[in-house]
Amino acid sequence: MKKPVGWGMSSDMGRKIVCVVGPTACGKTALGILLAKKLGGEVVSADSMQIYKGMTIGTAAPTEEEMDGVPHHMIAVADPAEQWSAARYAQEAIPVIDRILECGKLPILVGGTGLWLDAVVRGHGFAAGCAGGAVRRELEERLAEKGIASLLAELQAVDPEAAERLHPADEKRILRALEVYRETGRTITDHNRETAALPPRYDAIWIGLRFADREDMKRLIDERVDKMAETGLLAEVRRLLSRGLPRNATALQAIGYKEFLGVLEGTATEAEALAEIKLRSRQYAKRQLTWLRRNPAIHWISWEKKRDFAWALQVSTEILSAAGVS
RNA sequence: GCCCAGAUAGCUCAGUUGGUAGAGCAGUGGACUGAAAAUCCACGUGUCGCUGGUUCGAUUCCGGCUCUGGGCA
Repeated sequence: MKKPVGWGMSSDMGRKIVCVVGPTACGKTALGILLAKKLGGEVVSADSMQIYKGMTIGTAAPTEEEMDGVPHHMIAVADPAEQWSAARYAQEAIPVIDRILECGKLPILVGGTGLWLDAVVRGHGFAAGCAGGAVRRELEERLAEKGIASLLAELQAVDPEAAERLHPADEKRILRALEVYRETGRTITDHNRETAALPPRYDAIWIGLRFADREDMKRLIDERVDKMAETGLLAEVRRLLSRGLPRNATALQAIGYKEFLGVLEGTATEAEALAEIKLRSRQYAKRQLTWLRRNPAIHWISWEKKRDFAWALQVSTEILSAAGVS
């Protein structure tokens, strides 16, 4: 039997961190802050959209008031016109976490972007190559002209294992696999195998928040989306655009933003956009759960009907103290 | 009240020249290693509105009824 590797139990037992994870609207932000206050920690966000400046409302990023004096990192640090990748995030977040540890404080990683979380906690590195690079551009052009079959055929020749593993419709990953080969001269299969064998970077204690009943999660998502609209999401989108943010920016792929962009452009009514945002949020939450479910190290806390943070704080404190964090 | 058109999967609809039916969306599950709030994959039995009739056989044809649009009064 294969022992699960890569999500905890680092050989370096001095580098303990806490990860608060879960699908959207399950209370990660609030619990993270409560834990930080109780344990003398600092919050490091692992959220692929809260990273951008000027996107507080639609990403439900904590306000100054909600932070309640707890230091937060990796929120609103990126220009929304830029594209931050998981690799870029890990590169910046790891030194931040290390500094918190050096100060003798507890890093609390809070976020819903599974790949970003894993990029930091597990020891993995990413192979070279990036959006906007020459190789990427060339491959994208070829994809547009000749179609995916052409790229897949080339991948088949250099990295048959990846060609076999990837679904023929998965353009994004086929392209990336080829890019890695072109950029590094090594296959992504080799790279992944090698990097997956590395030990975890931190000794992480995972706490997951979720609703026992999906209907309750849906209700909360709906409420939260309505609240976003009431507190000025439309104005937030307008503000981003007025600062010259291109419509195809990665930041505008965020749920809530892309839909309200349509409202501003007159292709949808606000009511239609809100319904769409609720739907997309629900589907996103489901994908987050799928990602998280395969991590056996997560200690799940399940809400019955509604969120009770005093209780969750109590439960998670017990989990952490059993793991040697107090 | 009369005329016309509908009534089929949770929703929008297609279809069966009579042999009990299938798409999209939703939903569920899964994948994921430099876009990840992105991207990709798998999964489709439902009194074919109700009720009579014709028929070996009706969701399909015919009659009646109910409901929903639209039109005429």
